[in-house]
Amino acid sequence: MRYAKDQKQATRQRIIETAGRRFKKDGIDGSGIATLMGDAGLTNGAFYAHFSSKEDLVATTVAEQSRRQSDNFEALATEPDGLERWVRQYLSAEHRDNPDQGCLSAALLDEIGRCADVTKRAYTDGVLPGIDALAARLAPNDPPSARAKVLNVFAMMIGTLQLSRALVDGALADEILEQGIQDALALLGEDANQSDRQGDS
Amino acid sequence: MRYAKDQKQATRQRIIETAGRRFKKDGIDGSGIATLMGDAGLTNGAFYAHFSSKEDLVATTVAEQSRRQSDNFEALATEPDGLERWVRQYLSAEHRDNPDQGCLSAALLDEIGRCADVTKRAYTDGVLPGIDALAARLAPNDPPSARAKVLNVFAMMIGTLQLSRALVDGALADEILEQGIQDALALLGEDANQSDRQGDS
DNA sequence: TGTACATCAGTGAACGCGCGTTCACTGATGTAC
DNA sequence: TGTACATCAGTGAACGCGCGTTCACTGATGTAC
Repeated sequence: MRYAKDQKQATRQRIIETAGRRFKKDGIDGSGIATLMGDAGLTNGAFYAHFSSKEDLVATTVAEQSRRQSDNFEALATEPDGLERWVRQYLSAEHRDNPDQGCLSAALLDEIGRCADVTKRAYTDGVLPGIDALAARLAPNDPPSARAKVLNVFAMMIGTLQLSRALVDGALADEILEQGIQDALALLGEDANQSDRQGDS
Repeated sequence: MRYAKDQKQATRQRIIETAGRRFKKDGIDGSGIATLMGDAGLTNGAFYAHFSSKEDLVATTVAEQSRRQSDNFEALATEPDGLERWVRQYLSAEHRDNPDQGCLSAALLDEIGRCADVTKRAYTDGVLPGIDALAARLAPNDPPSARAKVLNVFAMMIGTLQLSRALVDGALADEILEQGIQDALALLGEDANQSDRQGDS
């Protein structure tokens, strides 16, 4: 069969979307090509017309997911109460309970740290623009110094969501989300007042 | 061959130690039984004399690693400057660059969140005593309310280490470790003064 | 306008390999006499 | 004290299966005439 002009590009995008959900749900190592292509409504053989290897798909998917997250961060950075909405959405029970629709970093960050350099570079390049946008919002006169701060608030939210997913004590899992919101807002609010707080003692 | 009385128990322990290092280095899904047993100086067939399945080994290893971390936390909680030493050791470049000898949570937390319930329970039961010990140190008159706080500081350190491992920008990776130390100490110091800070707005 | 052909996205069987798991066997040692 | 035997931790080949990857093939559509 032959398809419309943009059909191949659309199929490629569909595979990337499917991979994003599958990887976040089952892990990268836990997602096989054949079942993943099945999820996308295709057979295994079509895969290599779109990607040179699984690693290629992984790097592409990580780039896509982290770029999309950056776009979301940039949008939030321009809205009133954007930082607070970011924190509250991120540390919600709904986000915790739906990793396949959620944040790439919360779902896969430790696995990304073990990936090939091409994938780690895709992650770094994808995630930093959004971080910088939030940093610019937080400290308009000195964004570079706010970058590490925003990254640490982000790190706290990532770790909190991962913990909330790993703990079988449901009440405690809820409690750390709530406490995480408090701490994240405190860290961000604090920094909104004093722009630079570097030290090394 | 027949061995000394405690030989089998010692072998079992050796497999668990080897699995701890392998899992943290290559991930759980990335560690096969045959090569893992090879690392332990054995052949694949011996595995099922010690464990009923890979999942059994995973749960046992997670229990062992998190219990050991709890012991370490409890020791630090009794020492002067224990909290600060904990933070500085955890967020060091040496820890980042040697995941196989480092913290289970930093290496595998998102993968643990995808594991079977028996493994998540092993993690929960293993890690909470150490958290409680630190919470008792932080707020001797009201440990329960400090637990979520300590868990969030822990979460921040986990996320920061994972980020530091995933970012290919070395200077930035170092910077967030330093910033993480500042923020962790600030969060802990703050709470040492005011014991209870719950809120829900 | 109607027909023949070239294109090429997608099919599905097959490849070697490592996975988790099973099992008949080995052989050094503790024990019985 | 010396020998025969039972024990059992560990061996290594084999199992079916899913992995990532390859490739000869299909067949609907755009294009040439």
